Amino acid sequence: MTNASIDDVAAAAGVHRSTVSRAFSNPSAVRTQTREHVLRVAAELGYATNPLAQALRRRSSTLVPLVIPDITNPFFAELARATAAAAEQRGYQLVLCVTENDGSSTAGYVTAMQAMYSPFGIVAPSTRVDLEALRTYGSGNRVVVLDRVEDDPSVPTVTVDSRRGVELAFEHLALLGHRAIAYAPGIVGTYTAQDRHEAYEEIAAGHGVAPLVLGAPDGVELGRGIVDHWLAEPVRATAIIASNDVIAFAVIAELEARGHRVPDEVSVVGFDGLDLGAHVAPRLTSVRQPIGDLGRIAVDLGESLLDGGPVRHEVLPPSLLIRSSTSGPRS
Amino acid sequence: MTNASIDDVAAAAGVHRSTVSRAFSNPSAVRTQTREHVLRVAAELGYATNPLAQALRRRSSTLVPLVIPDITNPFFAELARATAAAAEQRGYQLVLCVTENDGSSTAGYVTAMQAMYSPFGIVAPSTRVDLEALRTYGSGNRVVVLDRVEDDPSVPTVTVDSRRGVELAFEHLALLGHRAIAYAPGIVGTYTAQDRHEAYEEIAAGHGVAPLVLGAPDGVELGRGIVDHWLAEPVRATAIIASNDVIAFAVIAELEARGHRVPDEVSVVGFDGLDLGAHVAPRLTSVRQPIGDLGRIAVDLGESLLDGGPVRHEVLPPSLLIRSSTSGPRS
DNA sequence: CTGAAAGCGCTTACAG
DNA sequence: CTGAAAGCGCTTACAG
Repeated sequence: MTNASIDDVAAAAGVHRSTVSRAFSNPSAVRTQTREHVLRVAAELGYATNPLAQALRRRSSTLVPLVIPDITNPFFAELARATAAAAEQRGYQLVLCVTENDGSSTAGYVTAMQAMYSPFGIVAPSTRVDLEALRTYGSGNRVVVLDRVEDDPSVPTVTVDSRRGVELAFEHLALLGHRAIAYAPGIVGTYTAQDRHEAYEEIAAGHGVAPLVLGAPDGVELGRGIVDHWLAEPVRATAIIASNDVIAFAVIAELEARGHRVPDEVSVVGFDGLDLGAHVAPRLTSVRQPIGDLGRIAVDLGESLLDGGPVRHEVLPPSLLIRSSTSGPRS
Repeated sequence: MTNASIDDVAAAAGVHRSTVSRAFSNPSAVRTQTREHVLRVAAELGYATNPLAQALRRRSSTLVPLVIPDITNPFFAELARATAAAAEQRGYQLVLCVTENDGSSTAGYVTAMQAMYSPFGIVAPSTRVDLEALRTYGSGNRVVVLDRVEDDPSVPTVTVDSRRGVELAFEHLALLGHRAIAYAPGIVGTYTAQDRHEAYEEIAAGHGVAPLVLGAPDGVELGRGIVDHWLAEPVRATAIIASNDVIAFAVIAELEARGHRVPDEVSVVGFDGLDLGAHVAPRLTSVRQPIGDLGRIAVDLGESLLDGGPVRHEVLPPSLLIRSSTSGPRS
């Protein structure tokens, strides 16, 4: 129960509170001997500076909000972990804000950010609605976005090259001998989702294969909808590229449940490269996003925003994780 | 960019700041007409009360920390989501603190909690080390624990009845005709982990089956270690109860990778009842923990700590989610 | 019902 | 190098 305040320490050490303050926040401004004495007394009293009071007075804190749509999606969970680690290392504390796919609350978080005197915030938008909110409420604020933001080049962004990712998946499948390669989109609305989808269409066309997009009707569980669609097509795809790992899991579960073996009958490749994908059956071949880098660079961009450096738009290269959910087509 | 402070609003409204303060924090203490006027002016200025300053002055905030060991485990992710929702509904903001399985940092969070003037905190311990830290640093603090705490009845707890959960799994398997039912422990160290393990041993004995615990050696990936162990046993179990869903996934992945079909050759039941379990192949039979209730009750317990009510120890009943990873043994 | 004053725990020019 | 003073944005007894 440490209740000691700066004045308690000052009294106990026989100095003025400003000296105590300096001993902690600006050590070089106080004589070594004094500083050590103050620090010792502070330790005895179990004193720790109060970040709230500090933030209030300085009008700036080290609390950086990370806004994500759904902590339950392992991709965002891994992203949160990586970003928290990167932030911590730089002396920031990440505070996780989960919007539950409700774009509107992003605005609330941007407001909260001001109240916390955050130096900057990081948002991984669930939909473009979020981005709208950001522009409206966030102008003048320091925000970095984990996605592309086409209309406003003034906000720094980190993204993974979606096109390249889809290409990696497609070429892997083509090399295996697949010709009928379909795409399973998931939740739409972000630039990222759109990029992957468009990339698929272009790349398929480039390879001379007719694009087949396995959309699921609204309201039906994604895995089931996608597999229904797959079955209904006159020419059945021998491989499916899922727009993310969670969808790939759902598709595989549904496929297997209906007696279609993966990869024997259909190959499936995911997108994200989650650790979890190595621990499901079959182990998921997937386009790996460098999640650690994503988090680290997001923090970097935030810091360079503080320094008034140039606004950067980083695009990271994905790689392919070949595991067991893909094989050559059954001839 | 809302920078208006309480004094700005007071000036613009032609009243004293204390009146503005009351209009927001204690509306009934101010004349209706005055209040409405103040609120209108405040809205025009984009004023919002600053929670930092408020917390500092009141010496109490609505920030409640949830300490969890690993956000990357979907169980904790779902728990975080449920708890955040419950907290929000009660007017608290959950701040997620992830210890990364590093028990020592729990102490740091308890300190942080004081700095935030948190009314109470919720901790889901990764190991008993956490609980130690809690007792040492947290005495006098208001903490509720999402696990059992044997040695200190003064801290309120919510738990799921592990014994009953294992029993549900065991009986389901026994009913299916299994006699050789093994148990796959995962990370150990919490009371929960120990409870499940002990329950298994007792229940197996009670059913007249020799307990078989499939431990994995240190340093080897859990799924692989468990399956190695399973294969090495002279009498091979026809069913495995995993200590949690993530371990069940890993075991199934490893089993299938080595050509052992689930549930044809071995049945596997998980523990947690994650949504994700419904979207993997085969869909996972699992003991369902009422995660929503867990979160809601944790917040309840926190609040009743504030009211000085009696310390409660809630134990919630699990249920069984029968899906496709279990079937009768191959005869 | 409203105002004036003190103070939460800290930082930071300004003197000395 | 250290102290005294003002102030971050708010709340809450205390008067009136």
